[in-house]
Amino acid sequence: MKNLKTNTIKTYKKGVILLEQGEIAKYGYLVKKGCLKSYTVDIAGKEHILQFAPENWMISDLESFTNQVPSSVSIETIEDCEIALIAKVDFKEIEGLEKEVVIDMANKFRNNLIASNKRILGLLSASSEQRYLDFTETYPTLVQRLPLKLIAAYIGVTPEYLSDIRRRMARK
Amino acid sequence: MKNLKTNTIKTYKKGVILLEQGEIAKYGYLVKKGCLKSYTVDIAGKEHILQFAPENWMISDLESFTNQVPSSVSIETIEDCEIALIAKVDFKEIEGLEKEVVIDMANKFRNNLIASNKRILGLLSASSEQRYLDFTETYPTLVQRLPLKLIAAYIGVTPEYLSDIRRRMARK
DNA sequence: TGCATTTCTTAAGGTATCTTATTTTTTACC
DNA sequence: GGTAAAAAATAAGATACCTTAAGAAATGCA
Repeated sequence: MKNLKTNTIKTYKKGVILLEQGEIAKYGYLVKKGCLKSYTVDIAGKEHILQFAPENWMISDLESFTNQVPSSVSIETIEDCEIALIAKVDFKEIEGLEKEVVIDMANKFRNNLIASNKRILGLLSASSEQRYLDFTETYPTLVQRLPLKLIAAYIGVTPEYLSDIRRRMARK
Repeated sequence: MKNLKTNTIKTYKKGVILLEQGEIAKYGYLVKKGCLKSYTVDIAGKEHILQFAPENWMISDLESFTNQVPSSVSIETIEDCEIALIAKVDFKEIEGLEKEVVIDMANKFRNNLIASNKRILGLLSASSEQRYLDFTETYPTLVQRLPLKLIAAYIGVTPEYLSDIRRRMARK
């Protein structure tokens, strides 16, 4: 997003938790290098991934970042990373921002919303094999780059089952 | 949304399709009375519901409405309705809108995005019984008002299975 | 280079959810 | 108010996906 205050770029090793579920998000994270994930862990200890953020993506817990409520996701580096921290926006002060900034935000939210709604329809209507195919088409570079188990946690199957899916697909 | 051009209120019987999957959305629909749904129908003929829009909700295919691309959902009345039609916005002209309108849009997109992301995490992590419980808590009035099979199409189970879920819950 | 750790694969058995079919209940309408 | 149509309930059998467990492969690191 243009014109949001950004601080210095920070470097993190793989596996560092930048935001913990339940905390208030102090920053948004703009990925310069590497990749982040936002995710929850359920009572059974299983991880479910809401979003991946490779280079040039911005990630945060939107509700926590803008409304100062507890975050519903954790955010963690899944590769060594360089990250630009973006200062928290209090949305009650959105009127004070420049019009151009607000337009950028509206466009970004809108595009994200369109993408999220497509994902919902996919989860409702597509088989897990189809969801995996959709993932490979939508994020071809991430398929190469990410471990199978993270992709499984994103499309909503167990790693074992995704392994089966891949094997069955290879047979054809 | 404030300050968007709205035309006259129109009346529709239950079961009328206002927007067909594949068409370009000419309008947004602001529900004054009744309820709409946005949905897709898969190759097997099964319906999957993205959104319900009861009184005071606005519904459309956002991407089609703003970018003039084919709609990925259909929109249909599920009760007799009174609807305010909202003229199409070309998002390339967002700069021409008043700042206050842009702020309203940003806030609306943002709130919708937060809700959609919560739904994604629910679909990834919760059992269908839990998703049904969440639905009853989030939309208590809709549970009374909507037929079971539409709720089933929203939470992602067959009507037969939702019927089972209700029976099992009643036994306790 | 080698060992430890993590990731991936494979397979067997289990469970949640679906499919199909039938019956009952509710709703719409002449 | 009665009948047709739609919705919901019920049940049996099928299947997609999960769980557990074990071994193989890949990765990280001393």
